[in-house]
Amino acid sequence: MELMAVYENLYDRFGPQHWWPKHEGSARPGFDPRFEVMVGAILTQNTAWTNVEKAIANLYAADCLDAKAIASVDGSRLKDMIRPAGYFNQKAKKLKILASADVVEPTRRSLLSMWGIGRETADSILLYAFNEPIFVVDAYTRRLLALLGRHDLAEADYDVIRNFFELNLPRDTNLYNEFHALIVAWAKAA
DNA sequence: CTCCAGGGGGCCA
DNA sequence: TGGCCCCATGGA
Repeated sequence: MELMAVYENLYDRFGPQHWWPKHEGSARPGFDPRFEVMVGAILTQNTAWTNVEKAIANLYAADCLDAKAIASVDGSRLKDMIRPAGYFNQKAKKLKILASADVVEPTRRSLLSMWGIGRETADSILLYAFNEPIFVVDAYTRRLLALLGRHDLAEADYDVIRNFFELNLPRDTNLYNEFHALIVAWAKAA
């Protein structure tokens, strides 16, 4: 199995996916797009992206797409704004922690040390907000590996799979960005 | 009606 | 480490 060939196959079938950071309309005027990406990465946990968009629109309408605003906003107001994204009690807590953390140059370790950020969310932040060549693994990635006959890898630990992709692909942020998004597109189409 | 979406934490053996 | 449960909304 050649991963680059798999990528090209998916790209031919589904085309560019326009995920972060170049999603049209993603970066709101006057707000740091990196913070918006971090917020989105938390809000999308086990949640359809369409619901996340509603929550982010609420935050934007209330001028709450920056760390200081989220850190100071009333907790119940924050919950109301992010309600469409589900899990609002947990996610409000996570956003409060993120907003208080003063994330400037995060490392994987520093992100993982924060309550509410696991490996997939940490890697999504590093890749899509800070343009680091980290391959994001999710349940769809495992499905793809299984379909490719790599059942061993499909059931392996998260970081084993991540290392497999990073060791068998060029170290290219844009490639990782697009590949992960294409895997999601493939899974949704299937 | 059921199922699940761009997961993570807590608990327990 | 691995299995299980909880969290919550909205679209299919």
